[in-house]
Amino acid sequence: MSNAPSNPAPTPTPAPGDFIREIVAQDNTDGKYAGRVITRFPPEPNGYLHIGHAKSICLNFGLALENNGRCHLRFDDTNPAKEDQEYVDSIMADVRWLGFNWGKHLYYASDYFQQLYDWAVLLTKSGLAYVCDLSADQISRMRGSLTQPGAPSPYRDRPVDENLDLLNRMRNGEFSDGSRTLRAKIDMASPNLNLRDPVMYRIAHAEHHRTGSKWCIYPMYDWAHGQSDWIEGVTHSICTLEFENHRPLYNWFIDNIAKLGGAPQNIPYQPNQTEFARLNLTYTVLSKRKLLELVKGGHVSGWDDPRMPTLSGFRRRGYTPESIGHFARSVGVTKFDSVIDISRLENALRDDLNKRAPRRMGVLNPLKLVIDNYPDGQSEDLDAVNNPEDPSAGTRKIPFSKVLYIEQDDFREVPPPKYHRLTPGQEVRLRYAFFVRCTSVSKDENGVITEVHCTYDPATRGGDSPDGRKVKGTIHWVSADHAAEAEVRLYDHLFKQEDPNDVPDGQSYLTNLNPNSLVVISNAKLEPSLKEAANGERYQFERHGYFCVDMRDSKPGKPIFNRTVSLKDTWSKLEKKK
RNA sequence: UGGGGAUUGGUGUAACGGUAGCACAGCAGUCUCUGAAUCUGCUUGUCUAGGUUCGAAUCCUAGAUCCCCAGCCA
Repeated sequence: MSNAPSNPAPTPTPAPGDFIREIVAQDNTDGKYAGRVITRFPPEPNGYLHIGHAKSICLNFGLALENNGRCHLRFDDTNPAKEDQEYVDSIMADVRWLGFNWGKHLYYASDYFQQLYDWAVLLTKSGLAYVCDLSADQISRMRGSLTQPGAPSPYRDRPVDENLDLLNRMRNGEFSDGSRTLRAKIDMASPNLNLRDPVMYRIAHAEHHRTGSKWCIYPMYDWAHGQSDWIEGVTHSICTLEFENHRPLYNWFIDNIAKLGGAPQNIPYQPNQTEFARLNLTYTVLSKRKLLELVKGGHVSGWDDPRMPTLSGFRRRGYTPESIGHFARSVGVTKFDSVIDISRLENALRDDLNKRAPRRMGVLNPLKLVIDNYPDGQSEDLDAVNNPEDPSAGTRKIPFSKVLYIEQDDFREVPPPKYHRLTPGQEVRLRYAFFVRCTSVSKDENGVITEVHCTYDPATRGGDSPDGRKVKGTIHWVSADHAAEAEVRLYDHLFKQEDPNDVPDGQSYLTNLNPNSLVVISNAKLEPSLKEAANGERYQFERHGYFCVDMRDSKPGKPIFNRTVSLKDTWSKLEKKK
């Protein structure tokens, strides 16, 4: 059985029953959509997916799975200036990695450009839209404020024929970028600013990643989104809180198109939007703008840097898709703008990896341990359990010899209270090997310990004493002659502040970057078998944490290990308290 | 300030007029050939003030606080 990255079959959860699932269940019993449940995940391809998207993906695909419906993957690609095929590809890979399948239901808002245009003509013909010659700046100034109503554009009452002509010429490329817009004629005094004659089309002579140069006017998101759902027959259009204010606009567009007889054929209902709170995590930024800034500014090595909260970052870090899915479902769905403790995510991961990750021994900060009464040049193989949580994982052999490496932290010349590890005169167990007792230490001219000497008890072979003698501590080790040397990358939170955006006035969240978020250990000593570890494989290094073979920088026979997450460490907590 | 949302322990989340429960974190134990995992116990909460009711986290009234909206971004 491989522990490499896998594509899990998502199991429909036993209906946790959040408020959205309640709405869907109610609609089903009411027969509102004749039992149909059609959702969609609608990313803009302008960045990589992050853990917040996972929440939305699990919600939308989960709802479809639980209700025998379907979930569409639709790219809302209405702004060619920011979008790119690279993002389309990564988004599809990430959704698949999470274990979801959109089947044949892959769509693009750009597929609907013609339909959207036809509808714009329809609204214009009936006087519900007009071409406005105001500049962006003028429109902004005339929009009014939160408390002041806006002023009507001088072009608001342009004759229909003129509007139609101008719209046509906009489309034909006769005007320069930004010189004109098509606007909906709604209400410049509306307390909802989204209804103050919103822009439907802007002119942009830009190359679109799918439509090329076919169009030089592009629909605004607000003009495209609701109708895209409608065209696809989406029943439950689920989005985040900030779009709550836009819902009346989506409904205005759809209602008016329907009134004018423009409803899509075979769709006897309209999509209904429900909003929920987006995910926030401690020690993490999840704004696309900021993630892009981290990448472009070189603060991380790329979108898939293992410290990034992107799905590709988590994947490379060693997270399992199951743990992310489980986490995403466990945080619940509400309208409360909450912040989830990152330890919840890490806990979901440990939970999963504890059950499936094979155990290995690895020494990160080596200290030589010499067993004085062990024969020179001799070695022997000892049996070690691969995974105590999973008997079917079997056992393996580990070579033992006179000179070993142990962890520097596992020896103290003067032990603090409650220290259970190696210390002069004390006996500990070398895991799966022998009891050893420390007899002396060697130091260099600076007083730094270079070697620890001990004697072993041959009768304790395997790790148990026939006389029933107990030891307080068990430490891990690697045979010096047999050790595989490897680079190990220790990752910590990217930000040192729980809320990275909590900064003194005028300062950037970047000042909260954690300078120790990556610590590279270049000469870790690992169990020999690890030398052949394959890309993406995950292990528990006993007493350290979970590690995976980096899929980007590892070379065959020369793996690099990423620490995915450390094991809980009550000893270091105890020690820090002192 | 106009509009739209929201408010239950430290952090999240459930309870839909009838015992405030669960998870994570924290604390104290248990167990252990991983100071991990396991197992046990504990601490901590209904934003405020009134009202309705036998009974209110839940209904009503008033207030407080927080989030979102003034892109030709999504």
